[in-house]
Amino acid sequence: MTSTTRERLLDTGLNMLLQHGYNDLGIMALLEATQTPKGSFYHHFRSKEDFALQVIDRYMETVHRGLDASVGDRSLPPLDRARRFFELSRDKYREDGYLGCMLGGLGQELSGINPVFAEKIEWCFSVVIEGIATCLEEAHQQGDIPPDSDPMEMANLLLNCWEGAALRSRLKRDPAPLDRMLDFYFAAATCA
Amino acid sequence: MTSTTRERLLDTGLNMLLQHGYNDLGIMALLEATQTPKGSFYHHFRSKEDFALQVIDRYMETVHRGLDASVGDRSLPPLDRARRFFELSRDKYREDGYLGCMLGGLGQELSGINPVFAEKIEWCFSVVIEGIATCLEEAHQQGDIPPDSDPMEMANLLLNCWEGAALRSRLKRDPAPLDRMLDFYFAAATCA
DNA sequence: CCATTACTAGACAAACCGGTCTATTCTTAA
DNA sequence: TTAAGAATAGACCGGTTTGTCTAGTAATGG
Repeated sequence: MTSTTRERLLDTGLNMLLQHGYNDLGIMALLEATQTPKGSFYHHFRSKEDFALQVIDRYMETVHRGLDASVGDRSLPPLDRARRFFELSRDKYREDGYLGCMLGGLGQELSGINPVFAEKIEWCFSVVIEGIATCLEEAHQQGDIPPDSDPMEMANLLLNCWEGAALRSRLKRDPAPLDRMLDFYFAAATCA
Repeated sequence: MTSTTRERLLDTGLNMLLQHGYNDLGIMALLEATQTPKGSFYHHFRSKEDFALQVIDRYMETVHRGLDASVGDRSLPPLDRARRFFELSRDKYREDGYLGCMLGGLGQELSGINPVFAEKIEWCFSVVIEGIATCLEEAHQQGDIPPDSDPMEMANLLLNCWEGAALRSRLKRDPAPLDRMLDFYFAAATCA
């Protein structure tokens, strides 16, 4: 293993970033939490921004695993695959104590001031949306959702509403908003 | 006028807080932007936190004005009143360049670390939700929405999804997510 | 065995942070 | 006119921030 220190920083950094956000995360606090000297940090990362961007990459690895286990599961009906992804996400949130979605958190905090993060996070969202859209496309062809609905738009909508539910879940430290949102969306998407 | 300076600080502070968030907003930057000496700031406000909390109060004044002009408009059908509130919010967002909702922004940034803000913002949300719920209640009685739906839960859902749409709107600087969300919700709420 | 690179270690620096302090000016009412 | 309080003005403070620098250690490949 070329770089256990790097892994440890990214892991702990992910949790701290989820709780504190970007601006309230101090490098020193991270170093103390991981018992890492400053020299090591700046050996592995160019800057705090570079570090956070790599934490996002790490976060996206788990997102991709979630996508593989849901939208990639051909044994499920297409709509179930889409829903499964968010249920897996919800289970992840629980492990963190319902601190919401890191992409939503950093997006909200930084998109007003830092275009690098804004574009990166928008790109991460688009990855998820395309995965969901693929399911909805298939559901569309099978007639599970109304013929006049646009799968890509429906996928965008689903993710956006999910992020809102995740924010509220973070505020209340409660998963209820997440489940309510999924129930509503999938009832509406099939019926309407 | 007892306190033009105070007003100016709150006004500019609201805009800066909307763009920068809390942690990235420097007192000095605010003072330079408003040409205010530091002594004045700490004469009018106990601390940065106190200031931000008062900015939220100011933000809520416009929210209340929006509620009065929408859910308070008895000439509109109840569902239209609810929708109107969010359309007015969207129009406000446009004036700011689609930087989203300040409550959502500060809630996302601070709820992980500062319970004072978390509770305050959750309370602000509940104010809006109750206004919306009142409309939905009336719509419920009139049979505009399905009898098995719970107006309070539907109001929560609506606000949560709206906040998600606002976040995405902020990321893209684009109102489309807001309108898409409203179209979907009100189509689903009436039909389903 | 040596040399080169990767990594660790933490003192140090410069800038910046929120907040305090004292002094001064402006406003207002007696 | 004068006394009192409100507001302005900015120097100053201690602490914290990200990031740099030099030195030393561990690992690696010839």
